[in-house]
Amino acid sequence: MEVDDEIIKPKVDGEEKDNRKPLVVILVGAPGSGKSTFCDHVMRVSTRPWVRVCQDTIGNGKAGTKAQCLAISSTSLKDGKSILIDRCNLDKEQRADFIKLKESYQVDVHAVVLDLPAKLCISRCVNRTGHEGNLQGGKAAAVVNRMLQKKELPKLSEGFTRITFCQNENDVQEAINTYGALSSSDVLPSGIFGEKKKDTKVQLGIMKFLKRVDAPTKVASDKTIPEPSNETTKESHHVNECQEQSGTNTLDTVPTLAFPSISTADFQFNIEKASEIIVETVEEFVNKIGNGRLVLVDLSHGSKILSLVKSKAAKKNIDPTKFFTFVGDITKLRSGGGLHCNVIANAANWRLKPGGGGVNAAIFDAAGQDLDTATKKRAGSLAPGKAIAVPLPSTSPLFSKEGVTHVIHVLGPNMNPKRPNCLKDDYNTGCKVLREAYSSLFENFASIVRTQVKSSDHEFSNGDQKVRREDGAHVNEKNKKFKGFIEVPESNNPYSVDGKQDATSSGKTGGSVNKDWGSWAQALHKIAMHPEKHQNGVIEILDDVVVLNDVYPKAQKHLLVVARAEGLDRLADVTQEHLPILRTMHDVGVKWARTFLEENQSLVFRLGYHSAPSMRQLHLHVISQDFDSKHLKNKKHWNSFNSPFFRDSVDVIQEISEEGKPTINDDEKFMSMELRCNRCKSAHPNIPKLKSHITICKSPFPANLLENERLLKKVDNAC
DNA sequence: GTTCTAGAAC
DNA sequence: GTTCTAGAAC
Repeated sequence: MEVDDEIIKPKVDGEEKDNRKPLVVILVGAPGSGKSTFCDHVMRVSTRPWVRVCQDTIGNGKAGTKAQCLAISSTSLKDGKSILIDRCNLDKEQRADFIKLKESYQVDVHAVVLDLPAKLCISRCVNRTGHEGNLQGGKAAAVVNRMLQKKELPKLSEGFTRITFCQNENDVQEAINTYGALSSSDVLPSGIFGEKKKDTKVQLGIMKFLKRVDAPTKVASDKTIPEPSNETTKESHHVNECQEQSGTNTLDTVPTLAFPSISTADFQFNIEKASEIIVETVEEFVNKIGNGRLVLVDLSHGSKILSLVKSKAAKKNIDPTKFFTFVGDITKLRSGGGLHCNVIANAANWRLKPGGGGVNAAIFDAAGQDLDTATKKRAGSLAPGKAIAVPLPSTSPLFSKEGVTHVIHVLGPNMNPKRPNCLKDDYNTGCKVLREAYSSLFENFASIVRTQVKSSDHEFSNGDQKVRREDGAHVNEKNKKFKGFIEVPESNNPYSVDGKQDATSSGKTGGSVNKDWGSWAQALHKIAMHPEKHQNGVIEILDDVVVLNDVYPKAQKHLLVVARAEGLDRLADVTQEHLPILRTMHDVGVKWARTFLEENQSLVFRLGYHSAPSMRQLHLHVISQDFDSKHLKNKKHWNSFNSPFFRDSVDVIQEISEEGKPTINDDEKFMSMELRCNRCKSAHPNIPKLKSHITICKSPFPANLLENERLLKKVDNAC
């Protein structure tokens, strides 16, 4: 909450009573968010007469109906008492009837949103005993999750005069202080309070899960575009907003086009005219790009084009969450500015050639040879006013480092006599061509959004942004990181084939790059090389693979199918030449899964690889989806099998055959993702709670797992 | 990969 | 007080 939360003391001119107007405060929050506590605290300290209207207790101490709540509310307001509506009120419809009290009794209606992390709410519900709502124990998580999925944050347009958002316990305490200090005649300022904090310590996954609408959206829905209050922070409002939306990570599903101002640099197009055209074209397209966003990017903080565009966009009331300006290097938006833009526009030259300086040189430079090659495949030249979208190959650093999937080349009109096709001062043609260029650019982007939407719900079910093709960059990072690992002398490993590993791992000289395994990580490698010497756990020895029971199974059935090829340490080492061995591993895994299914038809199996295994030697996990095991002890155990870190064998094989290498999701963030049930996707505060939930959860598996034979179940009519 | 354990969280 | 997590050591 901000400093402007001050209570306005109305003037008291002898007739103080006239100013006494009751107030309706609608609390909004999941079970466990602290609504009842909020009421208790406010009522304990307040001098204003309050009535708490609690649906959980309204029926003689037992749960009642919404109608009863409304009846008590009316009587209390008639008596001149203010009311606290203590029920979840999570969606607009639930709140509507209480907001109507505004007209009937001429009162102000406020909302206090207890928007605390799901994890915290669940944890409180699970722990409390004897709560009035009787929502305790194991069911709590499921209920809270279900309710939060329906959550719709309140807006002023619903009829509220004031909305206070609380995202953490400090916010809640401040809101308690504010309302607790409210005497009968005090009035609070209207508007929205409690902007989302930049450093709110909420897990990213939870943020995503809460589907939080950003504070500026709320404001924008009722007011005009918020203007930055001081000159030095001109861009910061937008910068922060973007960082939060993208979370400086790849878990960002909002398709975003970053584009430079076309023609205003080297082509010397008039900036005033250009800004007009940008804003008009944006206005035309902003509603045609689905949930996509458009971002005008410029390198310099003092950019005139950005400030002109910004003020014109504000005047036109263009939604600031759909279109905004950003200061930064267009080739480093994610890594340097925390803004993930899956598509960037290039102010290209007519030959679509790299070099030449400016944005064009920077983009071609950052994207590497791949962009040049991909561009040439599409077109040899570009006419002024036209744009062409080029999908960026996964091998491009711009793809792996910045998450850019497409570059759209645009050619604007040229007003510079030193450059080709100069229009001299013909701004009639110039404006037409520039408008055409932006239209073509946005049209191309809209088309990318449409196709990406169609194919995107195949991923991890909570809607995480596809985290594809980070392999190159990450593997390199990893190698750097692990360089400090203690090298294990071959003499310590009685089963190794001396001297061969270094040469075979990647064919490079210089040793240490490949020696990134600790001594404890060699067990599988030893077994793969000499399975006959390790009979413990080994259940099948074939020419290409060894099958063994995992020593620390994380489920009722948990096998490892280990490749026997020397130098094939992990998924990152896999190339097209390994397709046969991967298929063998898969087939052997499936065979064993079917064997177990014969014994126990209730099992469900999943086959896959860890993106970054702890044990050396490529191994396929064949694991039953009950995760019923005393060895499953921590978050990493869970997330290594239940996040994008786990790569399904079928997908790995498909990716290698189609693209030559598999996607590797080895980012640490997958290990710290919140704990979610692998069936119903409900969130749980800790491992014990998750484990007790999964023993009872009977929900079907998420749709993405049911596709493409990612799960193996008992087939009734097997021929 | 696991075990151990300090200390955070409850 | 107990439970749980997370980092270091192996």
